[in-house]
Amino acid sequence: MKISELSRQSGIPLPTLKFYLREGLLPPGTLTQPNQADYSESHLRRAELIRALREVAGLSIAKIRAVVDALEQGEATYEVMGQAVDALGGEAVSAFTLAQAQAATDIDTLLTELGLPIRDESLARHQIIAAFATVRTLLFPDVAAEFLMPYYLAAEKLARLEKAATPGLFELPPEQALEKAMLGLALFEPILVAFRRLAHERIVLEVLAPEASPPARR
Amino acid sequence: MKISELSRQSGIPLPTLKFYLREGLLPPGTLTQPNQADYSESHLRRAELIRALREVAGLSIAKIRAVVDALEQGEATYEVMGQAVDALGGEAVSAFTLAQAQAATDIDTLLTELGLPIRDESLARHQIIAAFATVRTLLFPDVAAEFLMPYYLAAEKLARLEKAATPGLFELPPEQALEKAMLGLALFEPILVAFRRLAHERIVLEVLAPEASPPARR
DNA sequence: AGATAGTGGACAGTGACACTATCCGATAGT
DNA sequence: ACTATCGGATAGTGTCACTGTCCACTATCT
Repeated sequence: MKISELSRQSGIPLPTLKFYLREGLLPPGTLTQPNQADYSESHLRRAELIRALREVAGLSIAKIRAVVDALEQGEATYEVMGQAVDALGGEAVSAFTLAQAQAATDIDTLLTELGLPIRDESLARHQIIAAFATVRTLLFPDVAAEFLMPYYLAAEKLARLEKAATPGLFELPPEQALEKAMLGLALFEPILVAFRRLAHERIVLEVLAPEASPPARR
Repeated sequence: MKISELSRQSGIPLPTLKFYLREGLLPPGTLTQPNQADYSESHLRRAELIRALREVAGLSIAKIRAVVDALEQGEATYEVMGQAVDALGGEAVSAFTLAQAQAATDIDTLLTELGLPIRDESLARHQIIAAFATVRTLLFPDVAAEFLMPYYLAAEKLARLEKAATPGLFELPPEQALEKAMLGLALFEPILVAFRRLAHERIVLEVLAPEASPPARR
């Protein structure tokens, strides 16, 4: 398949495909002539993966590159997941404030109880620390560390529901299994986030009008 | 308090404060002289709110403006929440693909069962539709609509835990209550997202080494 | 065989975004 | 009096994710 065909099937503009090739998100096609290349089904799948990560999950090009690089090198599953989880994550915090140091202690205690490794470079950990510290300083100084464990467990429940919704994922050939695992990680996130917002809307509704049906919105 | 003092207390660079003033995120101070203005505690709180929404929650200036505008006009709580939930959300989808139309039906059924209004402009709804449709087309064509309700309920569980962690929020003066509700909505999100990623890491660990302790990561 | 559309590759240009920098004439503090 | 700081306005910066244009060459149709 030529690049125009790839563009047609994926719905991605041709100049954008060229851009993805330049950026190394999409592996180059196999050259049949000095200026003719051939693209396969796996290029199409990759292109769709890139598009989904970009448009639906909202990842930056740099993060997508980190994800596909992790996929590419065919490392052990757990390694790739770690890379990828980091790729999806936020920014690293350079210097810890006092509140952040306190939050870090609380988070690391939790991670230890869960049997998860504490990696200094884990972006997920940094993100939690930054956000939890801000919760304490700006929102509610008395939020106890005991809040974290049940909250984590509720999040794990969600992850297990996602896993149950995509059975047989680990029976696929490794390359595709990883691709799909990444997709799942990235695609369910916006659903979860939006559901949580709807839930808050619903809870506010309850507080305001405990037994009324929800009012129509302007 | 003058602007330099506001800058010092909030830790926000002075030119950035000026930028926020220009953009209307921060209300202007009260002029004591044609070129001297006075800023209050509420300006400080607002500045910190802006910073938290920007840095921790990762909102764009435009979305933050939507949030503070909703706060500003002192509307009814539910209205403001709706505005704000939308402000936090993703992008609207213009034309529905076939898969998206199918997803929309499934989502709207769910919303109806929950007693939530179906608003065409709800960004949360759009986001769910786009992501769920992509899950079906790219990840797993057979994901049933029955997945959605338990998944939503798990998300609502999280929202209730958050509410429990910040007791007495609705007893505050309305202005501050709304400010804090927004903060909570925005600040717990990165925590939840990061927890979910950790949970997936943990689940993969289980699958790969059912009874081993987690390996140290490079 | 010739016309025309498409190709890979290089490189410049674009528009949105979130700040920064600089300048101004007017005050504030010492 | 004099220096620092003020508010307000305007211009400039760096990043990001494309998008456009150009080129010499190839594929395909007639």
